Amino acid sequence: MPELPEVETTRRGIAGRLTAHRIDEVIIRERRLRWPVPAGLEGKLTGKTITGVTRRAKYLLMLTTGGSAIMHLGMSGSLRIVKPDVAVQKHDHFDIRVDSGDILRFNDPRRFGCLLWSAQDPAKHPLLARLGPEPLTEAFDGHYLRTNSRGRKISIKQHLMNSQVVVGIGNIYASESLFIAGIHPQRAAGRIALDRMEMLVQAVKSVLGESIRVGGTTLRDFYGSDGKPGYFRQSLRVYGRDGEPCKKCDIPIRQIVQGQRSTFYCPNCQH
DNA sequence: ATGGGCACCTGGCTGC
DNA sequence: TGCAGCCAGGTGCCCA
Repeated sequence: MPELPEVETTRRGIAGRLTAHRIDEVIIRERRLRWPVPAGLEGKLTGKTITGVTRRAKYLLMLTTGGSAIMHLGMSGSLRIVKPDVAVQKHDHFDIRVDSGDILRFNDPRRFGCLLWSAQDPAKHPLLARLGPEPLTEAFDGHYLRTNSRGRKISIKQHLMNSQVVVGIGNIYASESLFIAGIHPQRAAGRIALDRMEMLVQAVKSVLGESIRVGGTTLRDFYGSDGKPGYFRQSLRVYGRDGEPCKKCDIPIRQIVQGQRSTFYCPNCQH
């Protein structure tokens, strides 16, 4: 489920329940996540006090008085706060219980998520050290994007999804942003003028920002809260709309594959 | 350096 | 109904 807005929404949902609380117990039921949960992680976390929950790209960082846990939701992961009487379900891979009795519980059917440990500054961890700027900061602007796509022949869509260029733009919002900016997803990244790059940057910021504002557009079930992930398809302009009319020009939206991922775009509005 | 492809998994849906 | 086949919101890593 998680694109950046969903990860940020998760962070906001759990941070207040965890910060300033001591970790009383850590239970790992399944260590075989994307990378094995490090042996001894339980002992490193237990007894520490959580000083904050932050985010870098789609990684969630649980900072403690001695080291940090690095978590990622992968494609199908979710984190929620539960009380001890809530029954453990299939794919509930770990629990982190704090002194209020609240439990942070991770569920992830596909196990592409992770739980890692960083004794030092997590920003220096190999997974985080070489990440590009956050999309919602000033560091991500038209000049930046223009400069670092110079000479690049890779498609702008794949460039945008490269975490060394900019983090947090997943498959849905890559298509959505390019549609808003009127840029064809297969255009070479190095062949986009500065003013159009600026439009693209603004599109990324507005689509991500708006999505965070409403609590992660793509997450919530459309009909109600039965806990099942569904899409807020209504709010998506092109993603998942293959064959349906473009909202600007009525020409059918087209679906192609780039880097083994689906891309949706309007052949009339995007150049 | 760059770009392409694979890998890691389960589950839901489609079509025969 | 059963089942094979395909697809899915991520991303690190290996290879040419």
